[in-house]
Amino acid sequence: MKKITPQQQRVLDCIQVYIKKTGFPPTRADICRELGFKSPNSAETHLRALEKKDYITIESGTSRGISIKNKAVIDNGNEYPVIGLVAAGSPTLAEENIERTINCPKSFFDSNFDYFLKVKGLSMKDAGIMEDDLIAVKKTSEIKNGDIVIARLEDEVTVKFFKRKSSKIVELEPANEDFQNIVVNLEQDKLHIEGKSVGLLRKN
Amino acid sequence: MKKITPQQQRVLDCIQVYIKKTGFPPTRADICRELGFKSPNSAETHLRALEKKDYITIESGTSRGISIKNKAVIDNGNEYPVIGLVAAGSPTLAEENIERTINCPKSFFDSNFDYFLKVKGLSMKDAGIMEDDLIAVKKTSEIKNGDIVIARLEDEVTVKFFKRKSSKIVELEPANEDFQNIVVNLEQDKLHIEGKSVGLLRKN
DNA sequence: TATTATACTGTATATATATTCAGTATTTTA
DNA sequence: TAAAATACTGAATATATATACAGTATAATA
Repeated sequence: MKKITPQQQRVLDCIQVYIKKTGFPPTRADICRELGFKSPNSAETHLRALEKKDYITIESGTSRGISIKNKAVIDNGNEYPVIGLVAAGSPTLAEENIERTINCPKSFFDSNFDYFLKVKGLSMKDAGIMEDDLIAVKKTSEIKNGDIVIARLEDEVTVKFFKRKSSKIVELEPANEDFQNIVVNLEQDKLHIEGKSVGLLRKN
Repeated sequence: MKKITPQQQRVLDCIQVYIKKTGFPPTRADICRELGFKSPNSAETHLRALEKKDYITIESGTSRGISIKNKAVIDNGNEYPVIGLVAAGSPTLAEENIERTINCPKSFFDSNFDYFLKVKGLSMKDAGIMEDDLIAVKKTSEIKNGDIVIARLEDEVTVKFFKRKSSKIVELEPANEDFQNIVVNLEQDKLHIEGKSVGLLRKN
């Protein structure tokens, strides 16, 4: 994180306070009023400097299009991201994968968790996991036999029961007789366990 | 707090999501784009309705000058009771029936709800409702065919699909082939609908 | 039954706002 | 020591945006 000047800090603080107070970001003119500048270009150049140093983003051509970058937003509060289980692609916490967030107490499930995963398909239906259910996922590699895991095989992400058969063989077991067990040879196949289910949420 | 229409709720949600995503409120045109309106006045009138009902404030003459009133947002953090579904006995909110409470935002499920009901048995397993799951119950008598209802027949409380067959006959349909439909003749039997399921919560 | 609220389309416009250009001056960096 | 960054004023402008006005249609309410 690049250093910012005291004056740039004042502008950044001003933006933060303004949003806190009004609910929306300031215009260039608003910043001038708050900090006593006489030209909107004073605000403009400070904003561009803050953008260059990666403290804010400015949406071009958009009124009040300032937003403060806040890398800690997802981790700190009680906002948990909902991530779509796309057929190919990992459920990372990259912003583009976040459908929305859900506000929920940290201690909501018996164990801490990191995000909600939206389920596609019915491969776990006999375990009571239906399409569009939200699984509370805890990122962990401490997996016990019988745990419901979120596993990535190559680029495919699935939710299955975890069954270790031997030191080399793991089976990913669905809860639906229409689906087959997935046998994974750890020496050949690239298996990554994203985490395990610690709870479930359904809206209907 | 005055009631808002489903469409107004959509607009309110849209604003909330937009702010979450971008860091600043939407314009009228943004709302139109998100919700498929073709005239900015569609957004305008909805906004005015939401303002009148005190869900938002609109800063006059100010671009993106929408802010969501705290009441609508911070009015979460409620304690919801968890009630055991005992074979005989009604899931009333009497203190002796409350196992514990769960803290959860008001808008957690798509509809408001009143309490959690802890499920016994597997009569709804094909609907993804398993033993010890917690159903979010909304106390209401507005039941549509196919809704999952919490019904009391004499002193027995069950969770089933609701199917109205005629003006006199209602069927309570399980989601498990090991169980039988319950046919209720409204003229003979005392059927009371406690409410319907608006969501589900599982901890494992 | 009349009235109000809801739910839109469509057009028009004053103005709020971002943004560029032209300067001046000081400080920091290479 | 030259170049770049900082820190402003001041004016101009294209456009993003709120907002009013004129309609149409349906649902809810009194």
